[in-house]
Amino acid sequence: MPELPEVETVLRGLVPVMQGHVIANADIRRSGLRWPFPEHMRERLVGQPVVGMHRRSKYILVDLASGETLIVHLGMTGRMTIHLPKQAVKPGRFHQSLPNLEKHDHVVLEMETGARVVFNDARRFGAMDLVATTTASQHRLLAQLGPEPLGNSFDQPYLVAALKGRNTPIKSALLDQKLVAGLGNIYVCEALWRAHVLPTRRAFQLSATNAGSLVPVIRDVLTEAIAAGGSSLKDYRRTDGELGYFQHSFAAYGREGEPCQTPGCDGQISRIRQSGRSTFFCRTCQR
DNA sequence: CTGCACGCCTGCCCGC
DNA sequence: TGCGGGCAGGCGTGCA
Repeated sequence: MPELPEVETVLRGLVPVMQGHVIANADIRRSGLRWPFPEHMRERLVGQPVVGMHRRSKYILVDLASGETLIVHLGMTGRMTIHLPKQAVKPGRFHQSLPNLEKHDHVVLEMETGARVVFNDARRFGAMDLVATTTASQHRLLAQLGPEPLGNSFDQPYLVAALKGRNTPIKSALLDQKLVAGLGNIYVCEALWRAHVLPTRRAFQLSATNAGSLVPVIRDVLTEAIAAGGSSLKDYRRTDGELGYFQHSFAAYGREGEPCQTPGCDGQISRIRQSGRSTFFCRTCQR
């Protein structure tokens, strides 16, 4: 899926068109995605002012004036695209200015400004749910999430303690959303490469120094990716339909057989499979 | 409890 | 040109 930087980029695109505005209409074009949509989703959305928008891990949270929060997950291929009307639109006349829907456009939110937000998800691994705002953090998808990697509680003492006693490879540990929330396959590969840590190393074997070095490296790679508008591979798009461009900055992910870019390293990027997923790394400088 | 394979879906790319 | 296999940014379930 879009990982944390891509979700953050999508959120930042959605805020100007949704926050402080009323959802005037909702076109729910199928009964669900990975799971069925909540009961009466359309009725619970239409007419609601959006009073706040946030990101938690890879989830987008849309707080409504009703006291409910719309939880959105993009899965692997989910996109949220904004279509702005060519000219000011009178309430109730949205459809006249709307572009045609495309394949896999599953949910369309129409704001009273005339702006449309289209949720497209080819593989339908995405999800939407509605819960009371006060209990949103207890939602089954959110309750077990670990700290935000860009938050203050993700620091060296936390990571050292979290890795202690874990026999799983460090790569798998960092993909565990209970340990730290928001990393996916790409950014874990990049962070381990930057920290010169071997992805197959057992988590408990990392020295405190190594574990500590991972914290700023993870923060840096995520921050740089957000600044670049995320990474676009096959499916991900920003809300304006444009590509992110951090994929051009990958040093390891997708670079099998290419020379390692670590200064002074004469190795090349290898690819292995861990827990069914590709890992890209340098056998020479990652230890 | 931990670690891991599997399944959910569609689309794309590659080799034959 | 067509077809089958493998692959893909996630994550919950169920098993050992």
